[in-house]
Amino acid sequence: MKEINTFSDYLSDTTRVSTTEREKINFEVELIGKMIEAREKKGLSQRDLAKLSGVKQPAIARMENLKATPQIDTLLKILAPLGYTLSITPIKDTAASNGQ
Amino acid sequence: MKEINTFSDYLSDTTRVSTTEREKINFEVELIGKMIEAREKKGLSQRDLAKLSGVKQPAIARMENLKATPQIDTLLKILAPLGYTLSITPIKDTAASNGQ
DNA sequence: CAGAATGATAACATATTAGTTATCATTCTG
DNA sequence: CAGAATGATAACTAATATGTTATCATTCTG
Repeated sequence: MKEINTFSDYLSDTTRVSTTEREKINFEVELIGKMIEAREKKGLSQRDLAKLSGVKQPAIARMENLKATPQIDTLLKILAPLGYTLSITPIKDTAASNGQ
Repeated sequence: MKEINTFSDYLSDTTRVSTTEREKINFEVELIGKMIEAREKKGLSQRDLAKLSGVKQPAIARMENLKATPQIDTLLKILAPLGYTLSITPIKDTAASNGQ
């Protein structure tokens, strides 16, 4: 049985994870990636973003390190000063996902 | 001073609400609208969707009535069987929003 | 009408996020 | 080097979402 320590391990462990779960993970990875990228592109520190968004620095750090799954209002508060928001979109029906 | 009882009142009260806050509200209204519409279009009851998503019926009801702001994982669990997911998108820079 | 299905909600327990405060190691910067 | 800035994290509290179970009024449906 493989040990799961890193987030990379977690992603690799496809046996246990449902497509819904994997979709959630993909979304979070994509989201956090964009979030960090946008923050750094703007030259903002976590503390800067904390002031702009009203979300505290430790909470931002937790999110960036995938230690917490945010609530959507918290997410939107952080995304807004970075120039992003969320949208609801249809799931792309790829060959891989039409099974379950 | 206007009383604020309904969600409609809340939306009308533009004086007190920041653009970030309003964006959050708009998103939630749009989201919940799509969620309800998609559920009904599929002929699913809240209990059906509960079984499909793994989120309990009372939690779905709370969300549909805007009594709770969901966490993103809960949201994705519910959206998935409805054929939707979330995307991160740039904020449209409208004339109304470029002030603050 | 009788019973099933449905949405809403109450009440409480549990889980998780976010706030708060502080600190630490490391990296910038003068 | 000395100090500031930064990201990470610990420890705890407060706030909130979700689970759980049950019930109720209302609407379907036979």
